[in-house]
Amino acid sequence: MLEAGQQLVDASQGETHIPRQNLHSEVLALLRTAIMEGRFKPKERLNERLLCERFGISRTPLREAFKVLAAEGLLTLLPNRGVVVTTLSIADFEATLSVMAHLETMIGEQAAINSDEQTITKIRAWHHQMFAHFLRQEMAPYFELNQKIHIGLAAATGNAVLVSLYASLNAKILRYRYQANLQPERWQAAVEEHEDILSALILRDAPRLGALLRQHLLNKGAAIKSSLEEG
Amino acid sequence: MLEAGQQLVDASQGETHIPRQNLHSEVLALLRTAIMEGRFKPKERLNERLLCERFGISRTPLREAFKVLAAEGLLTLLPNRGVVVTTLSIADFEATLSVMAHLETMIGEQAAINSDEQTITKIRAWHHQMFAHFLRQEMAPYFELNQKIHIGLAAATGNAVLVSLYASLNAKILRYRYQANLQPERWQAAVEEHEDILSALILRDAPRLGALLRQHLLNKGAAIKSSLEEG
DNA sequence: TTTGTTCATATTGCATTCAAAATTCATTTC
DNA sequence: GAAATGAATTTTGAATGCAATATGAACAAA
Repeated sequence: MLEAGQQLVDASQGETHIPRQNLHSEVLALLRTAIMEGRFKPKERLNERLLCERFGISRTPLREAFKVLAAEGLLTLLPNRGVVVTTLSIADFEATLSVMAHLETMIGEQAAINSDEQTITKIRAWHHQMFAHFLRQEMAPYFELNQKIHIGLAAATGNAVLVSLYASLNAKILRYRYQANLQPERWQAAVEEHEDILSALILRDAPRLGALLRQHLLNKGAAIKSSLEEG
Repeated sequence: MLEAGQQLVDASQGETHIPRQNLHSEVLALLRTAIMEGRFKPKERLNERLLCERFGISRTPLREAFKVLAAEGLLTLLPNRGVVVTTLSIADFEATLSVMAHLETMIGEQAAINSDEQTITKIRAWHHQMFAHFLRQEMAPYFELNQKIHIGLAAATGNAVLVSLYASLNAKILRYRYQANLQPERWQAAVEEHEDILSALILRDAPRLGALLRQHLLNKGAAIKSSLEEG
């Protein structure tokens, strides 16, 4: 069964209604996370009936979620033959990486300029927490904080469109990371890159932060790609 | 009523299935175009029952299309109260424009390098057709060719992700152009910008094409914004 | 006039039903 | 034994039905 009532009221906007979530969006979020975390693997077929039983819902909201995830590029609809988790071709993967590299540059340059002090403090705190998890070699919480930092940097630009675009593209490639096993030396290097990123943010060095984020992404992408080609 | 049988068989790929489109995606495309062309205006509420009758379909595929368009940012779902055409705040508009400016730069730089000769020939032909429509002050076909050129340039990069992202962001702001009445002097200027764009493409001057496309977009955005603020 | 209450109507969210298509599998044919 | 055929089953796509929610009109009280 789906847990109701976990949605919090977002009172940030004055006129907004109380966000009584509907089933469709809850299932959507659930599936999106499952795909991103690799619990549904690329090429895997999703069975409507089984998922309906699992979630305790009918086919209608599930199918609505399928359509949205297909539009996001996480699922592929096969007419009359169901849905499968989208498989990125190498070309797709590289195309996505190439666009993201530009977005990362944009994020770095604008975050360095537009971040307020509290945001920087927050990101610094996340960084140190993440570092602690690295020292203890705790992969899952490390990933989680890593994500927080990157989304936090995107948010620090103050550009909501940039955030959602970044998150959406990130989802498409990030799920491959759960398949790719992170090599120890790459992990070490990533942490060092994060040290530089943090210091560029604190110094508000816009060109440098942009370049660092860009390179960090490209390195991560290369690591995932090589790991996938081996596996 | 929906016209059946207007979908053509795309036999370009050997193994592909016959694309017997399902209702949901036909309605989706139909609605998307209608919103983009401003036939549904921002803030306008879409009535399920009326649209069902108009299209001669049931609520299920229509609602699926609604969900996808909401994910694309063209519609806004009001829980239990239906859907309305999304209204971009000034902040949203500028955020979108800012991201698109970066994408345009990327498109220009990569299209200059990656275009093949046929593509350049094709874009040149579109340009001259478009120019003819400008001389005759034929707005609608001018817009259509203008769109073709911009999407064509994005496609010339060879990056499919970039194309779809560009198209999606473009949809969000382009629909305001149908509200904004194009000023004669802006139209004149836009055509001149297109002359420069074409020549930079032919010369394969990557930095210049990137800069020109970027500035062209920003000019277009500024024109739409000022026109909206007046209206 | 404004504010509050009640009830009828319309609309939405989800479940269910029905028909069309694909898949499976036993059977036949070569 | 492999390929081909066709009926039974499963799965999908779309329509319909039903309960919950929102809207709006009518009316009463301040």
